[in-house]
Formats: sequence, C-alpha cells, structure tokens
Amino acid sequence: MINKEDFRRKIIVSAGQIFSRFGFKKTTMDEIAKALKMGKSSIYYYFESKEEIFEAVVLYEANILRNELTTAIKSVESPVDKMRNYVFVRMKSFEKLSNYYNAIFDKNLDHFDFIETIREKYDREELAILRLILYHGARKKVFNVVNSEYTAMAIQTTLKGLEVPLFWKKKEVNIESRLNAILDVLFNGIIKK
Amino acid sequence: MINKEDFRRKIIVSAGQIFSRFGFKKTTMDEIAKALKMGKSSIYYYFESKEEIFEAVVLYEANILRNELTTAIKSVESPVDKMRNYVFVRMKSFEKLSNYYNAIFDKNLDHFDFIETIREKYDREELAILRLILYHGARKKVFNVVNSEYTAMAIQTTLKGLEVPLFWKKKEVNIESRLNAILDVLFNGIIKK
DNA sequence: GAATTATCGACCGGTTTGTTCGAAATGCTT
DNA sequence: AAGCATTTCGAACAAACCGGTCGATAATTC
Repeated sequence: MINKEDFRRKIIVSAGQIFSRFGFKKTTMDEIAKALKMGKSSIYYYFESKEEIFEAVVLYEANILRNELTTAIKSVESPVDKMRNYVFVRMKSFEKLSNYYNAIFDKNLDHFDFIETIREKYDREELAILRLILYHGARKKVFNVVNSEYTAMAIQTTLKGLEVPLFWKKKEVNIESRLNAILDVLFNGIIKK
Repeated sequence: MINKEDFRRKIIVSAGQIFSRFGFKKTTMDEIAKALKMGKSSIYYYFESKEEIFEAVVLYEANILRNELTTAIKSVESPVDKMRNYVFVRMKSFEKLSNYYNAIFDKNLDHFDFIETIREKYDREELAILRLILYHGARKKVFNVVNSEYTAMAIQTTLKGLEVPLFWKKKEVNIESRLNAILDVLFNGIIKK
C-alpha cells in the first residue's frame, strides 16, 4: 500500500474539504471517515484526535495560501491596484479560510456580526483580505474557544498591523518589501519560512 | 409591534440563510433563535417544529425561483432554438447530475450542500434550474434523510420529466406551453398556482 | 507463521438538541 | 388600574449524537 505519511495527507485533504464547508464543530468524525470510505476508529490510527486533524489541515492550507500569495504578489506589475485585483480573483482560497474562522466561533454567532460589520466598511477586495486576517487572528484561539473577547482583540490587532503594508497608498514602497510586511503580519509564528 | 405573519416571514428569511449554509440537520434551533435575537422557545410560538420552519423556507425559496425562471424563459427572443441551444450546451451538467448527488448522499449531506457544490461549477442561469430540480426532487427527502435511494430516484424522475419540455426538438411547440410544462414538472404539488 | 501494521464494530459517558411547559413580561381594552 | 390576550423566556427532559476507547480481526511484512 501507500506510505503512512501519504495517507495522513489524504486524510488532511479530505477532512479539510469538510472542515472548510461546515467548520470544526459541525464536522463529525463519522463524516470524515465516510468521505474516506473507512471506519471511524481507523482514523485514530493516523491522528490522535479531531483537533489534531484540524491543526494539520490549517497548517496545510496556510502553507498553500502562503505560496499562492507569494507568487501572486510577486508577479504583479503595477503594485497596489493590480495586487488588490489579484487577491479578489483569489477570493475562493480566502473564503475557504474564512470558514475556518467560522469554525472557531461556531459556538457564538456574535462574531459573524463582526465580519458583517467589516463587510460594510470595506469593499469586496478588502473583505477577501480581511477574511485572511480573521483566519490568522483567530488561530491562537482555535482550541480554546471560551474567551471570545480576547480573540476579537487579537483580530483587531492583526488588522491594525496590516493597514500599513496593505492599504498604504504611497507608490514608492516597492512590492517586495510590501509582500514581506504582509506575510510577516499574517504568518508570523505560524509557518516557518 | 409588527404583524404575526410578518414575523413568521422574518423567521423564514433568517432561518433560510442558516439552512442554506449548513443544511437541515446541521442547523440548530439555537442558531436560528440567536440569529433572531430571541429565546429558542419563543420560536415555537410561531412554528410548531424545526421541520415546519424548513418547509416554509423551501416554499418561500421555491416561489422566488419560480418567478425567476418564469421571467428568464419569457425574455428569450427567438424562442425554441435559442432556448434549446442554451440548454443543450449545458446538457453535460444534467448528465453529471447523478454523479453529484451520489457523491452527496454518500457523504450524508442534504440537498442544500448539493446546491453549494454546483454553485462553484456552473453559472447562474444553470444554477437556477438545478436549484429548482433539487428543491423539488429532494423535498420529499427533507425530513427523512435515511433512505437516500428513494431521493435519488425522485431526483432522477424529475430530471426525466424535464427532458420532454426542456429538450424536445419539435419546433412547433411554442415557448409558453414549454414553460408551463417545465413549471408543471418542477412545482407540481409544491406551489399552488 | 510469527510479528507488525492496519481496519473495524461495538460500546461508553458526556454533551447536544428539539421540544414542552409553566410562568413572567408585554400589550391592549375597558 | 384591572383584566385579558399576546408574546417571550428559562428550566428541564428524553432521545439522539459524537468523540474517543478497546479488543478483536484482517492484511502485510519479514
């Protein structure tokens, strides 16, 4: 058969699709197992818990996104506007991540209102980015869902940190340093470069 | 305050958003209540059960879609050919339909998720028609998620019933009667005309 | 053919969830 | 204000659900 590590990735991909659709809480181990056409208990041979699967999924997706964003921004000619455009096109990836964010807060829907509030203040391109931000800000909270106030603060802090590299209008700032600044804010502490 | 009937509609719209996102089973009364900013038990003053809410939602959505489809088809200029072309281009979608719902019922998801799956792959007009089919085909299944075979059959029957008015090649059939035939298949038994 | 690897069904205890019910607000009429 | 109908809600419950365990069993390797 195939490698054990390969099968782990298979689980990550498959479970990731379900997680991204329904969030952490609403995704059941039975569903993950059924999607993989295997018994529920078999999964525990590869992962210790549902949370461990989710953690692996987030890491996996974040790495993909990081690469996408890197090449995306680097390939842009006219800096600011085109970059925004591209990010808008890439909506889907971000949307996927936003679901992870939803996953975290699926206990109290108040945070959906938070998203809606932001949706009103920014146009669509920025919303896409904001979702990414939310994903990042919420990550620390993933396995400790209780204290929602703290998470909201974390998200806002991340937002604040992104304002400069993302929405700064000065054209003289070159795209490379801009990218690095964004990635720093978004992925600092999550993914080793 | 407002009318009781108006409040019922308010619940329908609000609950409909959650249902469309998570499906019937994964949507909880707590969520519906919280979205409406009211106690869970208060909802039972307006609806007898979760199923009744969902039934109302389906009816509400189906009526909207009915109007959409009606105006859409009527706005076609050169009647038969254009419409037939339009539909035939998308024949593949219908052919693949069975695969999709098989996949979905394998995963034990209900029909709203199916809509979301299709939304990613097809354009909007197509989606409108497919949604109608699903609404109709899956309707009997809504409150009895266990026996997926039956639902699959129901969908296929609906599809089959659509072949004649939708893909019939005879040019003499005018668009009005064609529309009526389609609507008959899709909404027969659901919406009183 | 023994040992290791991989899969599974059955089961458990805690949690969730749809629904009920009586009581407490709230609004309305006199 | 009093009395009545309308509307909201918290507490509680039975049933279902869900993550995780465990021992048995099958498959693969050596």
